[in-house]
Amino acid sequence: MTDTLPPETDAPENRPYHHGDLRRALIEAARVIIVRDGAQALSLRGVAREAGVSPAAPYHHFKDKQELVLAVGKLGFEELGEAMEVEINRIGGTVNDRITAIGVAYVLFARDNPALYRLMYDCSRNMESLPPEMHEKEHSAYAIVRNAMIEAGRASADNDIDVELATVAAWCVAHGIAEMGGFAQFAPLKQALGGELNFYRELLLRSGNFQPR
Amino acid sequence: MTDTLPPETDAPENRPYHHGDLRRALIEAARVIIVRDGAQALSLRGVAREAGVSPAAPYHHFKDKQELVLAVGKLGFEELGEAMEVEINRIGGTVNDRITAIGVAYVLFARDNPALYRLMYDCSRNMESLPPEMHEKEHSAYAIVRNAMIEAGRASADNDIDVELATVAAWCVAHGIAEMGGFAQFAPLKQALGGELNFYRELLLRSGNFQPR
DNA sequence: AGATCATCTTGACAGCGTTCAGATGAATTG
DNA sequence: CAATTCATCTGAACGCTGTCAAGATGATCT
Repeated sequence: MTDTLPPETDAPENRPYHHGDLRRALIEAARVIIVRDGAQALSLRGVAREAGVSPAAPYHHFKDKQELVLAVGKLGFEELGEAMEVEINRIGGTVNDRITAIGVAYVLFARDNPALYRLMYDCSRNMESLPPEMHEKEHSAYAIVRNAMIEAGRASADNDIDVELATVAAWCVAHGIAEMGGFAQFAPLKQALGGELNFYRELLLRSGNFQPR
Repeated sequence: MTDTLPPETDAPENRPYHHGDLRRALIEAARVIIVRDGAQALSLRGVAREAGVSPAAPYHHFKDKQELVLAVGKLGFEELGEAMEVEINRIGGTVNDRITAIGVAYVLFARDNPALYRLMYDCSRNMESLPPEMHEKEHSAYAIVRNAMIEAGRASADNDIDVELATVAAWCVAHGIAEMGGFAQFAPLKQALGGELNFYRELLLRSGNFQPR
């Protein structure tokens, strides 16, 4: 034995440090497990296994399982924001078109990453207040919706309360559709409307059901 | 030892049978634990402990922990339907008033039983199709919303697709508000709107944000 | 070179879901 | 009434989990 190699793992990058950038590796491993096996199958030991380290290793980077999960959720929110911005740029069109596109992008993100989306929501709820950057960052998911609401005249930019209310209302609708839109019982309805996308669009557009007219 | 009593438990009712109506007792115990300690603290062993039986006893009434949780969720849906009906009868008024009242009752139920509501949603999602009775029962939560949509002319009773779409859209909005309305970050907004109830009402009424006008 | 200090491992603990062999005792049968 | 049946409940065990304390490792700093 001329060399004491670190145990062989399938990490593509070289390990410049003790083990390498384990913190990032753990977050990534957790994300893989969640997407592949569901959130219920996410165990700290499993994540450590996937990353090729001992069960106690994560405790040098996260004080808790919860803290690792939180990091994954934060990553998810960044990805969500990116997905929404991509869709905005792809669509162009009128403001209303873009608002609908944002909503659809939101719902599709949840459809494509159901367990991750679920986890993201749990993160939001478990924090007494969301991390400040989520609201402040220029390109955060929240800022995107907020700006769209102002741009579309759903709220006047002067009235902070009005703006936030419009944003929250839109967000709640999207959240509801994101979580319930995937229910198997809605399959016939999707078919009757000519496909999933139309179903989501229709729900977004019709979500004024509680509004007297 | 003249008598081999069953181990002393604090169950108020007499035990006509071997242990008594354990199935119901387990569901009730689980509900208590969820409401008291949160869903994450719900363990099958804990439920058995609370009911005063051995850890293996539940397996004679539920094949799984999941199956017990499902029973609790079903109970929750029944309670939700009752809460909505109570509110409908209390309000009277115009159809629009009643629709709003249904939405508010829905959201308040979730606010008062957050962990239970969360569990109920998980149950809905984990079943490939909801138990038939949830849709069919005359006084189910679903039927209440559905009937309100027809009565309010949000959908013509002849058009099944339209009716279901209206119902689902309303439900999605209520679900979104129910889950996100409790976030601590909205506290200032609630205050600015003169209280929680107005906040929920405003969200319900404004949830047509994606609708072009 | 030697010391420092973050990083990682080993081993342990209690608690979890679940299973299985056996005890208990109410209901049914002869 | 006595014997049997059968659902119900217990006790002990399995492998898994999150978490912690003590020790090994090795990169970095003086």
